[in-house]
Amino acid sequence: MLLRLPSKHIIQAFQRKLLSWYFLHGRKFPWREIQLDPYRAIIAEILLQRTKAETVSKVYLEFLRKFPSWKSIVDTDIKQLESVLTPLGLYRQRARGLKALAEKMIDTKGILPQNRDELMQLPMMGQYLANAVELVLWNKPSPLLDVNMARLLERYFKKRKLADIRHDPYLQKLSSAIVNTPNALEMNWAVLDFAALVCKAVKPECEICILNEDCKYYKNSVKDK
DNA sequence: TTCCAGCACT
DNA sequence: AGTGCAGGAA
Repeated sequence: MLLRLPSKHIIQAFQRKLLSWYFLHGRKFPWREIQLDPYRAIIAEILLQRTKAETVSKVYLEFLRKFPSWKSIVDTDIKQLESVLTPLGLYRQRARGLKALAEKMIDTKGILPQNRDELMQLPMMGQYLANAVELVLWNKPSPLLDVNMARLLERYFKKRKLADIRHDPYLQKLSSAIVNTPNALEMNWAVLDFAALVCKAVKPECEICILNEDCKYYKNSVKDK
């Protein structure tokens, strides 16, 4: 399978523009303020699944106040867990999953498996969350490859072949190349924020977009007029 | 009505 | 590969 990535020059220009945008317009969230411990980092990512970051920011600190540790989740009634999660949606699945994950974590005395394959055996631990653990806790340049990052990359470069982001080798490779920088954490946040605020799913702000002159999606939209 | 820092189950 | 989950905002 031939997978040709964009040239180093193209990727560097893309990274530079996004980072300079990020330092002016990037979003601030509680889970970005400090170096998080594994518990807080994983909780943040689970709350963020299929949920707008702005919505999560209203609940995140309250969740940590009520459930400050894996143990507190094991000890609580699932209904208590659900009631905190209700404003976010997906609350039954998340409550059940968090319970299962917390029980595993207590089994291992709070120690995460140190390799990716074992990590992904944990409840709720899919490809996205495993990447987040690598990025945030293990300092690896892994991509937070979600619908936002996928949308931006697909518009700017080219569309994926497979329906599922997680199984598309092109998006995997491309996103890894994009965030493979000394400051992978900020590079990831830059992509996510830019995709959420400018390269939006509905009504993208192409006219003010700093990437538009090289963007395949924008060029096509102009051509269509 | 669509969309959102996905995952588990079929 | 397809689908359910789910409340809230645009």
